[in-house]
Amino acid sequence: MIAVGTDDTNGEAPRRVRIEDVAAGADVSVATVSRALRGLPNVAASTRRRVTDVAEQLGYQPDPAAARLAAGRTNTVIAVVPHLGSWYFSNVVAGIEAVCTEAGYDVLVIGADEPSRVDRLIDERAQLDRRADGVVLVDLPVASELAESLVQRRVAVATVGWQVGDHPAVVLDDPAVGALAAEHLLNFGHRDLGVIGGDLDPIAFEVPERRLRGFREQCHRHGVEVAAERIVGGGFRLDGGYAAMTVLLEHDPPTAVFAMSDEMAFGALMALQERRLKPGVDVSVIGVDDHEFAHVVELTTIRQNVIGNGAAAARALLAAIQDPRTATVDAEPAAVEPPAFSLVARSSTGPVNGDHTGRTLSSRLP
Amino acid sequence: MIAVGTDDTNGEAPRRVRIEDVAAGADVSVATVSRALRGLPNVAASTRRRVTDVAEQLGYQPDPAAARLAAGRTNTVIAVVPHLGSWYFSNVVAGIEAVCTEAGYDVLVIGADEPSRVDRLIDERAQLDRRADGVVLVDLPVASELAESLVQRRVAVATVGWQVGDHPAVVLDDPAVGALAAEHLLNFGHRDLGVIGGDLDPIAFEVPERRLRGFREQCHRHGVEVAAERIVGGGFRLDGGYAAMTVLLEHDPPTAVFAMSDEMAFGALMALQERRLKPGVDVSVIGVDDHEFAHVVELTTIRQNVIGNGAAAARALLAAIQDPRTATVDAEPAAVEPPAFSLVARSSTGPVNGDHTGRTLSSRLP
DNA sequence: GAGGCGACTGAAAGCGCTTACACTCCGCGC
DNA sequence: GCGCGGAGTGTAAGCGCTTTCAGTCGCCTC
Repeated sequence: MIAVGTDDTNGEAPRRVRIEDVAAGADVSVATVSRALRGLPNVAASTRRRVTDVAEQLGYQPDPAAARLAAGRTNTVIAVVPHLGSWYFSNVVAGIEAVCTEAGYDVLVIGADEPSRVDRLIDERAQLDRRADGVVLVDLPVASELAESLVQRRVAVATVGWQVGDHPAVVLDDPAVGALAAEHLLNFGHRDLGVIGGDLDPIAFEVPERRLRGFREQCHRHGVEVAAERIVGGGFRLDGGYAAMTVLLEHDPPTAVFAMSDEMAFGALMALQERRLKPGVDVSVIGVDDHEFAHVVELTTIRQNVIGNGAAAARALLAAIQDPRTATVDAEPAAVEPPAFSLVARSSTGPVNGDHTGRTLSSRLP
Repeated sequence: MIAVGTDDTNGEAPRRVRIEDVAAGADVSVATVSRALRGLPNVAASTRRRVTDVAEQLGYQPDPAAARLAAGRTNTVIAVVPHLGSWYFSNVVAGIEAVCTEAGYDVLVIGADEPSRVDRLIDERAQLDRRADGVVLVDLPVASELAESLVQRRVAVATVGWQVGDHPAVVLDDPAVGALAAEHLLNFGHRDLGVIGGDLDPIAFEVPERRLRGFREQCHRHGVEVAAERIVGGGFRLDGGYAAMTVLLEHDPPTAVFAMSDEMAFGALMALQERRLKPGVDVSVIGVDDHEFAHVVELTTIRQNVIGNGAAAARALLAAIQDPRTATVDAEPAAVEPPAFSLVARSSTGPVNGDHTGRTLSSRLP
């Protein structure tokens, strides 16, 4: 019925194969091809087989743009991260990408280095719903109304690092992380504690508060209080950690410091090094993440599976996309199992008063 | 003439504004709106103004899927990197993303952790031309025929780290980098040199060979030869660097080592640390990149602007997309100015025989 | 003052899919 | 034996743009 365009274009490009060609080849209508190829019901098994065979043989791939326009779904997920180049975020993205690509979704990345990028992306009528079926927001301080507005526009939302509304969220049990760090330092006998945490930075999210809370509560349980002036912002970056530690050392230095991320901890180690202070002896430092280089500098840290976090968020997002319930108002709290974490003790922490129990300085060398 | 759908949908979603609505509002045809909004010629200034005003007021944004389908261009760029989570690649991606997003292009990322991913992406008739207008291949060993086939399908290609065919490429002058590293070590009097380089890894690209060549030639010029057994693969990863240095130290250790990336250098420092060897005293180590943490561990390195490399590649790619010449066969070598690099001397390198010229060990502590 | 040329605009034909709806069978219950 | 429902399929109407082509003017040239 439908003539196959044989060779009206003798030109350069090898004539793209369309659904029509498959339909002609399998001697069915394009509707049937579409249904057969997408696994929809109401297609006879024999027909489906014939169609898939022809499609395979012709190397047919549906045009994504056409499918998007017709179906209104994009098969695309957007990952929004504060800063693409940082270790933590790039690993989260890696996790998201692995899962989504595997599931046949395209992954669009957006670096929100300037906060305006996020606003432009979400707040405006930027037709995000036309670009993606879902968004993963990583450690971004987005008001929950914004997320709500996204969902209303049928864009599923998942977050990493903090919970917004009822949307699937992968969040570490931050108070427990803080408590674990405190416990570790307290066990070593430390009582003069410092904390290097958040802010210092446009990206003000809740993680640092939660970790700080857990840390302080644990200290309190041991009768130890953390002085307010020993809680310094580090912006979750290397230089911020350096600056924070410098401040801490300036006046009445603590004997142990909890840095809320390994990157800040590395900065803190730099500040120690500059003053010829020995990590784990003069000042103990504990981080969070188990960054690849924590091992290099012998940093004690609280490990989490960052790639796994991204992957979990992506899986939850895809589930939400597929499950229409989530797009409606009566979505139930989409619980995602909180990721595991564990203490990795290395030599950057040690007993108070630096009693050199066999440890030598060089064992902490890079 | 065209009735504006007032409220046939009393439903939930706030009725998306289409080009038709703008046309009606500005009292012109949709064709004119399309032309006016995209800055095409042959639109009266007054008309254009009216159209843009109405569009602005209505908050109109063209539907990307529809535009793609109709125009055949996607306004999308794909960044393909071997491994999303690594420092180098994530920074290249950050550079690409910044430029492309700024230019209104979407950025799709693909991690080619498994080589099959690349093949699937490029080799197959995966309709890459339907997904993107251009691709940036970062340090991927793609045969130049593949790139050619992409271009024939009207997908522009740019590369980072190696040149393929005539396509725009951002490549460091690797032989010069190698020579610079050699020069630095030779100046310190080192004659027993080791190299930690590529392979060890599925990703076999040309960079290590080029750096090695420059390194050896420079040595040769000084009458120094690098023994073959002192050239060890490190796969451009931390653990590879560690393993490589371990091998080097096992038997007749060199006094100085050129690691072709900072990440490998960090691994090398770990291996030294394990043996209580002091970087810059017992063994000198020089890296490449000026990784953020090079400063932390006082690693001497050859700095390059990684983000800038990604950005430059993206700019070249966008230029190629816009310039039709590039899509044809007679494209002239698309030269991109090779990125700058410079030596950053820190304490991980020092005079041979470890003559402690004032340097103290602790100055090299993390 | 007629012809011509550009500048501007609009009508309409797609782009390549998805999907509502209509239709044809065929087996079944009564 | 007849009506009925459901499985399987086809027809055709879009999805919301872009772009060709065919005008319509106003102004210049000869």
